[in-house]
Amino acid sequence: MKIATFNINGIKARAEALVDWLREAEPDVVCLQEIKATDEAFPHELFDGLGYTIATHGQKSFNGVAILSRLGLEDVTRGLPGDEGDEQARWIEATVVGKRAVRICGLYLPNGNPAPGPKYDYKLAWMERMRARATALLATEEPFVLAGDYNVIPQDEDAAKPEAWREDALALPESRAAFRRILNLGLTDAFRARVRGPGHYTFWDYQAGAWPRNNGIRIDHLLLSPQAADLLRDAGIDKEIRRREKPSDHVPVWIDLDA
DNA sequence: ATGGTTGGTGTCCAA
Repeated sequence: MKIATFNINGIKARAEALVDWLREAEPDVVCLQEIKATDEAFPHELFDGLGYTIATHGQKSFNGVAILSRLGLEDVTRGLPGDEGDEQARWIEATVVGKRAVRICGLYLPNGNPAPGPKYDYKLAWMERMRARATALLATEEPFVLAGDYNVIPQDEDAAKPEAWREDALALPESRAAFRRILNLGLTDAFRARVRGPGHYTFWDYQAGAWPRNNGIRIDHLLLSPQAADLLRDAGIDKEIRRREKPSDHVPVWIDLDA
């Protein structure tokens, strides 16, 4: 089962590029972030004939997540538990059944800038709610995947210029500690289980020639439950699509599970 | 320190 995460930065602006990538990469499951569209505005018709079932949790203008699956979607739920007043569309779950059933959680973790401030407080509180949800899922002892844009640079080796991110919400010690608290529940960073060392990025800013300078950061992650980690066969980053016309500022990250 | 770019349905905000 090939599972990918891709911050698409606007589904309406990127639908054609997404279809091209789906045809090439042939993922079974894709978690999308920043669709920047309501459920009604998602261009389902552009994906007809590709064989994907689509579940969205959209919002006008900002945020918005979706899951695409060519193995079907069961028990879809929307929203991260823990704050009934939270209006931001950043979390969606579904179960996908291949050889095994895998619970897929697609997430768009808050950016948190500027820090300190209310946006940073929201980010840290959201991460604590995510930790609680992961804890509940671990109790099921079933395979699950937390896939998305985490807006966290886990370590200095995950940035081309770590010093440029010192004061940024993506790399502040509290952000890294909150990420580690989730990881330390017993989850596995799938990419890091397969590839070690610096120089592996998933995001390059549109500004200041970040892409031609390879000034990137690794902020899109797939965390695996112990039962999912046992099934991990491979992981990778589809870096090359960043050089295409009108790309997203993120690229897809994928895993292959024996499931 | 600053500036640079993109998408949305915007006369600026979020990233």
